[in-house]
Amino acid sequence: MKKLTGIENRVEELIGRCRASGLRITQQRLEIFRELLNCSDHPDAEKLFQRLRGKMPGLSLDTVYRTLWMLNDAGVITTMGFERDKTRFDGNIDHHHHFVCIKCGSISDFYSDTLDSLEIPESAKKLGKACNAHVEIRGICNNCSKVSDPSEI
Amino acid sequence: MKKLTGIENRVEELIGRCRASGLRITQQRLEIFRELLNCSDHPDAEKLFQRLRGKMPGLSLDTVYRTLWMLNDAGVITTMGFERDKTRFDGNIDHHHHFVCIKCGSISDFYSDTLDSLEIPESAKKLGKACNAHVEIRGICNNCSKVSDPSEI
DNA sequence: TTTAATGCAAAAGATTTGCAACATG
DNA sequence: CATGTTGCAAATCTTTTGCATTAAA
Repeated sequence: MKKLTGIENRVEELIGRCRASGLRITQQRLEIFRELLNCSDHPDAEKLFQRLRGKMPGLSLDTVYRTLWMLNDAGVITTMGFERDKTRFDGNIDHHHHFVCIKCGSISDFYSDTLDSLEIPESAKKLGKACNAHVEIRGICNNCSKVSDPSEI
Repeated sequence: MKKLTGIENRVEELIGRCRASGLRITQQRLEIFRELLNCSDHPDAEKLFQRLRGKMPGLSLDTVYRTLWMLNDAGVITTMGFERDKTRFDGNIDHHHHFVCIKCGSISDFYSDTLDSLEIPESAKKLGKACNAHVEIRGICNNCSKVSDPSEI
């Protein structure tokens, strides 16, 4: 678990990935990435933008958006929730878990007695009173494994 | 786990909750609720709206939004992801899990070797190839337990 | 009849895009 | 210097809101 990967190692990794795929290493990309690595509150683009303005007066919000998705696509950061998506609703109130397809965005419920009765670890109890816990699995759904372009479905 | 609560039981429950809190039981609320209960794909408001138009020609999208949030507030449905929120980014790529405060929306990381090594159940393996699994705990964070109005923080 | 809920249109937010200027490789 | 990236402004898309009308209770 927790590896506490050093910030500069992470930056090196980013630089490597940019070189590998012909992306340019710009001041903005480095600063936005470093800023996010310093956050522990999972900020949205706007919040990150506010924090960076002091350091980088010329910075624009759309660059923050573009850069964050670029970092996400490069695999050096992730997003919370379900990629570029609007709010989605769930009519199922039985205790269940989710399989989220990272290609087509489909979400399927699954059930598991074992996962239903997960014990909340101490590290989580320290953060507050837990109401419920569920497991989110990300992967490639059967449909997307079959076809090359998921949008064909 | 899986209780397969019958749709009409769920509708009865909704009606009970409306009565209890002085909310009116309208055709729209019943139909939107029933439609969502019939979906297994966790639709967004727009998709639900499209599906309902045939049945209810006069229906408007804003009513769908209002109703869904009302159902959510009444506790008879839930949302995916993080309530009414924009996309949030996560610079932490070590294997970790999330504690989401349902009052103030703060998200904290926590670590657990046990949760890191959860076994994917058969029911999930059937759905596709899993890349990773993480646990999302919803609850009330320590800050919100302390104060009556979380926005004061 | 009283008042909450709806539908419409308009507003507000969030995110993306076209394009000329700029900076990186 | 060739071209990917930026900043700006405008466009787009999603979600919310004000208000007159309608319909539950």
